[in-house]
Amino acid sequence: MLKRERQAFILHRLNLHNKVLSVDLCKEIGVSEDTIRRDLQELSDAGRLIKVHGGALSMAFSEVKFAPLNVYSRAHKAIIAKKALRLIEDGMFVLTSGGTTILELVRNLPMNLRATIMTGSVPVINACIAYPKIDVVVVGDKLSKDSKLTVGVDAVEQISRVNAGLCFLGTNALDMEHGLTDNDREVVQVKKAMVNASAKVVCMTIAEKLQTYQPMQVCGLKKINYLVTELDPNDRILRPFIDAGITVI
Amino acid sequence: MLKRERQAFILHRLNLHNKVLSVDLCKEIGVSEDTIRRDLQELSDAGRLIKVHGGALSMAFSEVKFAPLNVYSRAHKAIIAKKALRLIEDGMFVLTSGGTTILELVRNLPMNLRATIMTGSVPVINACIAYPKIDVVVVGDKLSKDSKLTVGVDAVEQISRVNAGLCFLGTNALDMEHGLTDNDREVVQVKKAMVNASAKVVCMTIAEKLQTYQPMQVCGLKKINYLVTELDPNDRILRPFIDAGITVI
DNA sequence: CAGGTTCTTGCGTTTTTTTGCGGGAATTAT
DNA sequence: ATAATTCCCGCAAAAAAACGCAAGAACCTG
Repeated sequence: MLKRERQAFILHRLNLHNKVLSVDLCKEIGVSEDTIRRDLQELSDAGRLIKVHGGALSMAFSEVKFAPLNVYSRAHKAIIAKKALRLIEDGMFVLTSGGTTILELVRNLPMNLRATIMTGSVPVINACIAYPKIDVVVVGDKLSKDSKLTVGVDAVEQISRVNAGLCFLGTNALDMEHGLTDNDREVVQVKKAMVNASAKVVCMTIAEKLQTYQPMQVCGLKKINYLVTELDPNDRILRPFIDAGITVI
Repeated sequence: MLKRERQAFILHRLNLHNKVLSVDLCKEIGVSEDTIRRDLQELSDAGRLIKVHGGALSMAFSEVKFAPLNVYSRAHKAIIAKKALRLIEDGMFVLTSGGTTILELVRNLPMNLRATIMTGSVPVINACIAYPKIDVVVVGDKLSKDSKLTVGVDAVEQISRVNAGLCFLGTNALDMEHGLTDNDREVVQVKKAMVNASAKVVCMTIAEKLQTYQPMQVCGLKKINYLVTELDPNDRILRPFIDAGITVI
C-alpha cells in the first residue's frame, strides 16, 4: 500500500468514526506503528486531522465538542427564547427557575414589556434589573452555589403563596416515562413549588435533553402545558409529547 | 476511550446538566477517579469549567461581571472595609444592607472565612457567590431598582425571624441629633428590621457623611455599636460618637 | 546503465504521557 | 466530635511517541 493510499484510508476512516487508534490502523494496514505515526503527523501538519496520544480525531469532532463553552448551544437557546416570548402577555405574573435557557429568555425580553417576574435565580435577577418596566420579585432563602438559585423551605413557602399565570422551567431532562426530572434535590423542591403555583407550565429545553432522565422528578408530563425547543414543532422527535397533550412550540 | 474524547464527554455532560460528579463520571466512563480528577484539573486550568469538591460546574453562567469600579471615594471605602473585617469572626451570622461600602467589605473578605451572610442586596449577593465557604441567605421580596435591594413587608418579616451576630449597615447619613438616617422609605424599613435582628450593629461610612442627616430615621445612636470610617479613631471629628458610647474603629 | 540522491520504512533505544494505586491530608457530612 | 469522602502527592508500570540509524526502494542524471 502506497503512502498516499494509506493516508487517504486514514482520512476516510476518520470521516466515518471521528476517531482512529494508531494500534488499529497499523494492524489493519499491515505497517509498523512508526509509519502510521508519521502519517498522522503529516496529516496533522497539513491540518486534516487532530493528532492525540493514541491516535487521532477528526476536525469535525474538535469543532463540535470543543467549541467555546460560552456559545455552546447558545444559538439554539436564542431560538427557544424567541419562541417562548410569545407566551408572555403584558401585565403577567411570571415565575421562572434558573438555567442558561431561561437566562436567554430574559435577555430577549422586549424593552417595553410590563410584567412581574418572580425568581430565585441570581443571574436572572441580574438580567431583569436592566428592564425598567419589569417588576422583580426575589425568592429569598439559602443560595445554592451550584445552581445560583435560592432553595429551601422558605423559598418553597414564598412560591406557594403566589398564583402565577405562567411558569418557565429550565429543563435538565424530560422523557415520556419519568416526566420532568432533575439531579439536585433542593432545586427539585423549588421547581415543584413553581409548578404548583402556576396556571400554565412551560418547559424550555434543547432537543438534546429530550428523552433523557435524571434521578429526581419535578412533575409528570401531565402538568406541563408547553414545550419549547429549537426544533420545528412538526419534528418527529416531538411527536410523543404532542400525543401526550403538550402544546409544542 | 482517548483522553481528549473523555474530556469532550465531560464538557458535553457539563453543558447539559451544569454540574458533574467525579463519582458518576468514573463509573460511566470506566476509569479511575484519579483520571477523572486529572481531567477536571486540566479542563479547569484551561478555563473550561469550574472545579469544586466532588466534581465540577459549568462555566456557563458564572460570568462575573464586576460592578463599576469607579466608585466615589473607593480608596476610602477600601480602608473602611479592611477595618470592618476585624469584626467578623469565623462561623458568624451576618446581616448586611446594600451600598458600595458594604460591597467593598464583601470583596475584601478572606477566602477561607466561614460565615453566613444574609442580605437583600443584589450586588452583595453577586460578590458573595465567589466565596466557596460563605453561605448566602437571600432576603426575598420586591426588588427596588434604585437601591438594588429587596424591600417590603416580606423582606422585613424574613429579617425579623433571624438572630444575627452582626449587622453591617451602609450609611447614608449619621449625626448626633437624628442618629442614622436615610431617604428611601422602603430601605429604611428593611434597615430597621436588620438593626432589631442583630446583636451588634456596625455603621460603615466615609467621614463626609458624618454630621449630615436625611428625612427618615433608621435608628438612634444608642443602637449603634461600632462606627467604621476611613479616619483615625482619634480624629476629633469622631469624638462626639465615642462620647455617645459608640466603639469607633 | 552506473552512481548518486532522495524518500520511505522498520528497528532499537530513550523519553514522554497516561494511568492506577497507596497513604496521608483536607474537606464534608453525620 | 467522628466517620466518610474526596483530594493531593509521589511512585511505578504500561503504552505511546520521538529520535537516530540504516536498509532498501524509487528516482533522477549524465
